[in-house]
This record gives sequence, C-alpha cells and structure tokens, in this order.
Amino acid sequence: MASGEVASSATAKYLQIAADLAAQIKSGALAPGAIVPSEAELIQRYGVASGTVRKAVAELRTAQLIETYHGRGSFVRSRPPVQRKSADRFRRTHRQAGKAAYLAEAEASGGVPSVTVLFVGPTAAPPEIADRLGLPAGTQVLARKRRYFRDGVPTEEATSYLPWDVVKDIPEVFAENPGGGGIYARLEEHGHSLAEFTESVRARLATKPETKALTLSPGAPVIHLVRDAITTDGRVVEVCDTIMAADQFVLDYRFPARD
Amino acid sequence: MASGEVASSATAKYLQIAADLAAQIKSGALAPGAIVPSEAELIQRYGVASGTVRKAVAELRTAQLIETYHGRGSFVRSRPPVQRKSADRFRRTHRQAGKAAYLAEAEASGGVPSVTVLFVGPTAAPPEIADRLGLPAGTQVLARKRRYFRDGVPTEEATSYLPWDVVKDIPEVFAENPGGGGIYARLEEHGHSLAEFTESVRARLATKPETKALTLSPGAPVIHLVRDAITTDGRVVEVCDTIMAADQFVLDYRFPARD
DNA sequence: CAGTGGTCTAGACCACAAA
DNA sequence: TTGTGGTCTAGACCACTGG
Repeated sequence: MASGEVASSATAKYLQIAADLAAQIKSGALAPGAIVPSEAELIQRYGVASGTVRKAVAELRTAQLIETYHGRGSFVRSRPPVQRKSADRFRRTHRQAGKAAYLAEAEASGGVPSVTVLFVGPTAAPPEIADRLGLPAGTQVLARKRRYFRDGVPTEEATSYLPWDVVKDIPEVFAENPGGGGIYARLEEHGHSLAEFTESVRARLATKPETKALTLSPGAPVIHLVRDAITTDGRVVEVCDTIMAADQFVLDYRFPARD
Repeated sequence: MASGEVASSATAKYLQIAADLAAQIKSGALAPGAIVPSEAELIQRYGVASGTVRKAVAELRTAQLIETYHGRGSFVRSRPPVQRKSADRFRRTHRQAGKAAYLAEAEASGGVPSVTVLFVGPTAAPPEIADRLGLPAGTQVLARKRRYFRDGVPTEEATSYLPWDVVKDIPEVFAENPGGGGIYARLEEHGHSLAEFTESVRARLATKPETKALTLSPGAPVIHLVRDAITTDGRVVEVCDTIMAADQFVLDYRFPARD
C-alpha cells in the first residue's frame, strides 16, 4: 500500500504489538530480567514504522511491564513482592526491643532493608508541615530526610519534621543514626509520650525528581503518606512526609466499628 | 536548518512546550475548563512538527493538567477539591441516623453525591475475596456493584461481596436501595454486630476498563482499597473492593501508639 | 461539512552504553 | 565503533464532534 497507511482495524497497531509482547511476558516466554527485542528488530518483525514500535514500548512501560534504558535496551521487569505496612510497625514493644519501624516491618516482608540518611539539619517548615505542627509557616524545625532500600533497590523516601523546642535537648536525633528504636524511642525517653498517629494517604504520579530518587519509570504512581505523631498532651511532635513507589507497598489499616 | 532537525539543548523541545503550557495553566492564563489551543495552532505557534506537539500534550495529560477529547479538543482540568475518607464514615451513630457511609462522608466534602447500582446478584467469589471471607474460591456469594458520582462525575466504583448464608434472610440487601444506613445497618439488625474493619490500600495505574468506568485519562492512577467488615464473633461478613480515582481522594487513618 | 485529536510512515540525527 | 533508545520532521489518512 501507499505511504500514510493507517490502522483500520478495531484496535490500534501499537496496542496490538504491546498486547502481543505483554502476552509473551505473562506467559514467561520473556522472563523477568530478560532483554526485550530491540526497537529495530521489532520494526522488522512487525513490519511497522519506528514511531509505532515506540508507542507500543511506551505502553508496556506505563503498564510497569518493562523498564527502558537509553543506550542499553529494554528489560522485563522483575516484580519484587510487595511490602505490607501496618500500624503494628509502630508498636511500643517494637521500639523497646530496639527495632526501628522499618526494621520491624522488614522482618515480615523478606528482603534486605537498608537506609541512607540524605540530610539532617534545620529547615524552614513547608506550609503544610507547619500547619500540622501548629507552627507559623517557615518556622525553623529539624528535618531528617532518608531513603529506604530493599535488596539495594530504593523503595521509599521519608522526611521527618520535628519542632525545634522538642529536639533541642535530644542530641541523638541530630545524629545520622538516632539509636535503637528510632526517633520515636528517643522522644518517649524525653517525656514526649506518644498517644496516637494519624496518617493521610494520597496517590498520584511521580514527579520528575521522584522518578530519579526512586528509579521509577516516568508516569509511575507513588503513594504520598503524611503521618502526625501525637503525644498524650495532644501535641504533634513529629510530621513524617513519605513518598513510596506504589508498586512496592500495600498499606494495612484496622479500625473499630465505633459508635 | 535542514530536515531531521533535532534538539541540541539540555531539555527536549516537547518538554519545553509542555512546561510553557503548564506555566500558563498555573498562572491562570489558561483557566480551568478553558480549551487549550488546537494542535494545529500549537504547531504553528512553536514552529515544530505534529509529533512534537503531540508529545507535549501527552505530557500535560499524564501530569493531570488537561483532558483531551477526540474530535472536540483539549481542556484545562478543573480540579475539584478532594474528598477526605476517614474511618469516621463507618460510625454506628451515622448508620442509626439513617445515613449510608458515602453520604455521611459527602456532607463534609461538599459536592452533590449520587450512586448508580450496576449489579446486584449471585456471583462466584473471586479468589482473593473468597480468601478474605474464609470460603473456598468460587463459592456463590452476593455481589453488589455500584458506581459513585460527585457533581455527576464518576469518582469511585465499589463491589461488596457477602456470604450467601448471611444475606439469604435479609431481603433488603437484594434491593437496589438497601434502606437507611446502608447494608451495614441491615447486617446489624439481623444479628451481625460489627466489631471492626480492616482496609488494605494499594495504588496503581488504571486499567483500560477502569479509565472508561471513571472517565480517567489513560495512565491515570487509582487507589485500590479492599475492606473487610468483621463481626464481634470474628467473622468477615462483607468484603468491599473499591477503585477510586486517585486525584479525588485523601484517605485518613488514625491509630493508637499501642504497646 | 470543517475542525479536532489519534494513528502511522519513512526516514533523520542525537545521546548513551558496551565491547 | 556498533547498537541501543530518545527526539524530531513533514507529511498522510482515519475517526470523532460539532455546527
């Protein structure tokens, strides 16, 4: 046929190609970690133009089935089992046993956890954080930003914000490693007895910086979780702002059927 | 320059165009609901080829800034304020006041809620559901599938699954409208006193059918929530499987700092 | 009908990675 | 240097929407 040839079938060519490759992945013919045929080869195999193959590949990428690397090739994604996050991870008994929350969690999930501290120091509180802490926006607070890995793969990035008057007498929270049980253990040792936590969960697409930080494909979804730690006095002594790779986590909650 | 001209600057042309349009949207120059200049006009205005403009537009779409409609044009998204979902919506006092959960919720969020019942009837329980109900996979259960709207816009689709022996004596749950307080009120009237709920939250990209059902752009994220309703006997008497448009919701949880 | 976005072609050149 | 994916062109035709 002449140039300018166009799909006349029900579904677009690029979707057919994507579906074909997806079937090969699901059937195991293309195993996790395997390299996907190059675009040049797909062009030949399916007899289409480059743009069409590229759209098919883009489709597989947003479907989280493959990852593409400039200059190297495309690879079938190996989907690590998800981590379950439940409120249990903040149990005081875990803290007293010297476990930080992420470690208490990792025990049940399998996989080797690790943390990198990206920043610890004074910061001007962003508006939403300041609001939750009950402080004027821009007030100086202590920020602790860290990135969590699982089997060496970044899965989560969290920033804790603590009011300055709370932390100024707790030297450990300025250190990279705040010691056994994490910062919540340190807060309780210094008279800030924790009564409850509140969490707000949102989901959205990753921003450009987030795709870099968590090595996500563009267009990948993230879970944005903001947690307030509240003392028995009713004061919010910490706000933790977390971005998680959505495909890595299931969040579990439990609440009573109250009157 | 000759044909085959190519980006040599740091960031790609299509990203520059997308950023330019995004700035116009954020500044209000392109107001919510306004029509975005047609692709043909953007081609002229920026002096690029069609493919480049289309990639820029695709970028804005995945950034949730615009919606595109075949044959009509592209429009700046009007972001309705999000709905907050908290465990409070299941309070028994709400049920006794005759309010279903979604209504109790809508009161606080603003916007006019509505529901369409898509299906009520017997179904073979899907594996994950059967597992939660403590039944063999494929057991016949009652399914209630409905779609929720807000100001006429679909936001959420939920399917409840109930064991047959629980519902067989409760005629109201087979009706489209189960009566004041919803099915939880009916369950409690028939001796199934609810003790607690558990919810599992995941986020992922919408599937093709979900984009249709919730009128989402392709590549839009959804929240997948599965809730178990548990009686004082410890039995799971309902599993509710919900898909929500991620940009419409914030989920709030609260839990004690237990020992 | 004219105008819109959606798909597709058949190339080109660029940027990156590995041998 | 070779091969990979990423960007871009300058068109074409198709499918949908509205007047």
